[in-house]
Amino acid sequence: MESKQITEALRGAGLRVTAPRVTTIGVVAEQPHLQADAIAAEVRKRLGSVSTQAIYDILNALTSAGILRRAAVDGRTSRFELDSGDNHHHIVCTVCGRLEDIPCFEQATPCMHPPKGTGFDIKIAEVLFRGVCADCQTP
Amino acid sequence: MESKQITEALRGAGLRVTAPRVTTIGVVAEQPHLQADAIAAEVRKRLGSVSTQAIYDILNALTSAGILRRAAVDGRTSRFELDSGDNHHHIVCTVCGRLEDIPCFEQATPCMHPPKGTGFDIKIAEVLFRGVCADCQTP
DNA sequence: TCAGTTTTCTGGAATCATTCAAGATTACGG
DNA sequence: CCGTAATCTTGAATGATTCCAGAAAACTGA
Repeated sequence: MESKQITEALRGAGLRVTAPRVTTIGVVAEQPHLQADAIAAEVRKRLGSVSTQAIYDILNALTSAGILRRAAVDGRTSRFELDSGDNHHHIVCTVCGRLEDIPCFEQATPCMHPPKGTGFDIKIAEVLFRGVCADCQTP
Repeated sequence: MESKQITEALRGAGLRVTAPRVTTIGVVAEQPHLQADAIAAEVRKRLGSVSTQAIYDILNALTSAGILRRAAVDGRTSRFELDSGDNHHHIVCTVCGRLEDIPCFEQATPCMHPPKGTGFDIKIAEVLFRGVCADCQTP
């Protein structure tokens, strides 16, 4: 993701363009699925000191602006990735914690077509597979 | 869920039958999707004082025994329900937080069949729909 | 370009769910 | 009914995240 695109994305969302924000988006674009503290570490490596609070503010702002997408995998931390609108899903290794993307195949995602009549106006479906990755399967 | 069934479930899992455990299972059976603190409150209402730690121990023990199922909805708390093995999914209202069950339609648990070739040995699939419930849709 | 306004960032403390640790109790097989 | 291991209690700790108040910086319009 180029700097120009990042700037446009922020402006388009009505957000001010600041170094911490641009850098955060860049980090998430390069390394998806990082947690907040890892993102903070990487942003600081590039910018110098940035407060933890700023990172959380930024992640929350970008997430509600639709620029980032939050993935809750372990129930206590959030992982972030670009919200590219491709509606992909995730698969987590229950042994090592590795997280990978799974593209959203049309056919393989009947769960994206929830039953009618629930009264809910469904916005998104999050699908999370849990299993053991190749590396962790060998004894 | 009757007391007798609860006792059998505990024994079958190799767990000792204690009042806090039996009561916890009863509470979760009657009121699915409660969080730990709400379960603690309800258990205390019925038994008198029970430590918070006991509740967490119990919830963890019952979950890993396959008696309860943990549902992570908001990324920071867990909700609990009986693990009836029916592989149902959940739908959450993004406005009021209401959580409801959705049966795994399509019968054949389609979500359990992720794409091959990932190298992962898939164990389970969690599907979470997010949307706005009927009550929250009206202006 | 510059001042005003509003958003964003800093620094420090607080919160909340959950877990750790050590000792007291209790269930259950023998 | 006893002994032992599992379970519960009490109290403190952890870790991710948020609240707060003030300082700094980014956009707006002149």
